[in-house]
Amino acid sequence: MANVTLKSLAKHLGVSIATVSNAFNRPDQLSADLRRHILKESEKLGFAGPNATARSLRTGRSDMIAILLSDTLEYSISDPVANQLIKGIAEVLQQQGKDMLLLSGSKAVHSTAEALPDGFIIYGSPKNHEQLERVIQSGKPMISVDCNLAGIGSVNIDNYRYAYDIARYALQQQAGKVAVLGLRLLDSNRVCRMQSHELYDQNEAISRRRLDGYLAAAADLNRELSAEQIWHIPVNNHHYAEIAAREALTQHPRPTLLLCMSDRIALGAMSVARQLGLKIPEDLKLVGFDGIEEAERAYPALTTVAQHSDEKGRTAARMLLAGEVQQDILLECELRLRTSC
Amino acid sequence: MANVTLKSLAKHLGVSIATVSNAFNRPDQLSADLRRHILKESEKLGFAGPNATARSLRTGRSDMIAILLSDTLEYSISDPVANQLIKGIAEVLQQQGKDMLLLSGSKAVHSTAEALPDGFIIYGSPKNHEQLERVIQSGKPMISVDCNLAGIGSVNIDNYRYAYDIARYALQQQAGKVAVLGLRLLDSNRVCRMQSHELYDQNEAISRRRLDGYLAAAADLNRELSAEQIWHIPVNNHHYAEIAAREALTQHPRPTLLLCMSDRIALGAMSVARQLGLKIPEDLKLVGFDGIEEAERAYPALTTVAQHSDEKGRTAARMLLAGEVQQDILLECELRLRTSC
DNA sequence: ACAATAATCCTTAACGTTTAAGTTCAACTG
DNA sequence: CAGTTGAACTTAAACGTTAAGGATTATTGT
Repeated sequence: MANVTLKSLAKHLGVSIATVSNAFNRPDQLSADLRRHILKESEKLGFAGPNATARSLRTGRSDMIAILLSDTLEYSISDPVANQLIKGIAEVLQQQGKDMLLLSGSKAVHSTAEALPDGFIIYGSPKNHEQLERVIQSGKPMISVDCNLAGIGSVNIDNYRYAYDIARYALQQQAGKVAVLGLRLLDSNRVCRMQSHELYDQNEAISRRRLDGYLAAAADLNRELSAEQIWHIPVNNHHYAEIAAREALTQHPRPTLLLCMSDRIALGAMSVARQLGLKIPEDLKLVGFDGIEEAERAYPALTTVAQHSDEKGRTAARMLLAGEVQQDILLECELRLRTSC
Repeated sequence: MANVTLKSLAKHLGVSIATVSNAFNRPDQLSADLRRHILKESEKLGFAGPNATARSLRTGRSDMIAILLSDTLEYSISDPVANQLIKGIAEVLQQQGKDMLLLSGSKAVHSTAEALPDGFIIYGSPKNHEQLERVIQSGKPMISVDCNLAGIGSVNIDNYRYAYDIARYALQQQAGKVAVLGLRLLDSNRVCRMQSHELYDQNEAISRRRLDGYLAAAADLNRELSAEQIWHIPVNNHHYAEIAAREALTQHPRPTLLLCMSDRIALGAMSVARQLGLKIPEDLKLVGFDGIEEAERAYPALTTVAQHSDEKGRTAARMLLAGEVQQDILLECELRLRTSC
């Protein structure tokens, strides 16, 4: 059975193409009787409605919103923070009858997926700069989340402030040696420690802000926090977190406080601590960042900063759909004081 | 700056539209010199390549594959099993230069997202039957995962067999009362117990197969497993799991073995057990199903069936792209015997 | 020198819609 | 009854591509 189109339908029904089109899109343009007839007949022929691609070409709309993810799709989808964000976005889009398209960095150049969406939400700091450039060039409405791009509205949290707050709290709870398990502070894709001169590099990445918060808190409380006690972890997963934690926790003297830049890292560190026979919080205290679900259920429960990623997603999606694409929004976070510190 | 198209470019360069098109798609159709010139000039004008929608209309391809999810997007993305599946699919698609589209059940009728994809992977048992019907009607290639649809190739695991195996193992480890924490066994959206007559309803849902495996193992070992010890949990998350676990574990006498139909349920139950002061595995043994990452890291580590969801995804994606859409594949699973039982 | 071949670029007809601008004709107005 | 209105359809021009086949030159073999 050949593909049925508006044209074939029109011929079959003895009316014009426009009328069939109107039967689907503008009920006021034809008599109710004819419309009923057309719809019934097209259903009978298994016509699922006007071809969406052609419509999109003609109208310039697709009712799709894309999320441009800075990491690979596999990673983003399993990272709890990105996951929550996507979830928040999905809620709003679904409610508004929009479809969602997930785009990850490494994409073909002239892809449909990149061209089609009516708008973009940019998450993190996309590494594929050409793609980002292309998307920005498109002139379509967009909102960035967890990054700052000139001229593009954004949704963010104050990473410096909350890192400062939780570090200060933690440092007041626990004397002794402090180590930082940091996320993507350097370019290396292996776990390593920072060099002291790197402490003075300033850049705008989220991790760097958090680190600055830690450093400021330590300075304010006259606690030592040197570069060699700051670990760089290349990927936010348990594997790398455990490598770094093992290095940090097998030093002499052993750190008694671990400032972790993500909850996943903190949970990985907890697992290592357990293997080393350390009691939390007696022998070792630690704090995380993000406020993922697992942190609450962990044993002992993890003290952390709850950043409401789903709310970030909802906010971004709402702004995009409402066309408020110039604002810069800063969402509130909350300290979650639990047993780990 | 007006939208730049092949046409405007052609006029600007003094060549035909076809030649510009060929510069992008068929290098052999024009001299290398001219091609270089065209590409350079189009870059200068900020032309991101031929409009993907138009191309898609013309060629009938979009290089996109859609995953039709049976649950809402928010849920699917945070459920570890669905998440792993998506991850596996994403890997293969990315490698093959395809884009991925996530479709969840409740969608507008004539959406671009539904019409555009070159193929579909259907996950679970979609509730939106009209949509499923529409997709099947489209005649595009498709593969189903974790469900069986007449005439459509599929990727599955043998739920009955592995449920039997793990239940048998568990029952041999532990004497005493047994309870089942089951997932979506009934239609109710509240936690409840099964009625004995419902034990004889046969249907093809995954959960039902697993339950049948449990029942068969119990019968083979002459252990009692009555309907009133089988809980129905409506959603695979900790919240509902904890409600059911609390009910089950506050009975007199208390069950000493919990057969859980998912790892999430098992982990929720572990959390309740801890709150009740029960020691695992001394006072209570439990097993899960799925083999999610958390299960391995849990304390104590969870005995479970590892179904390799990512491999399921990869397999389905590969079959789809290779056009092998008639086969029914059954993937192997593995028992992971750990400390929880 | 002449046809045959190859290289390079162009013409043209789709692909399946939407929508502004007609056309037709019956019904209403004063 | 001429004139106006409005409902119900139709016409035709886009939207931005791709791909088959044609046209124009330059290159080659004999």
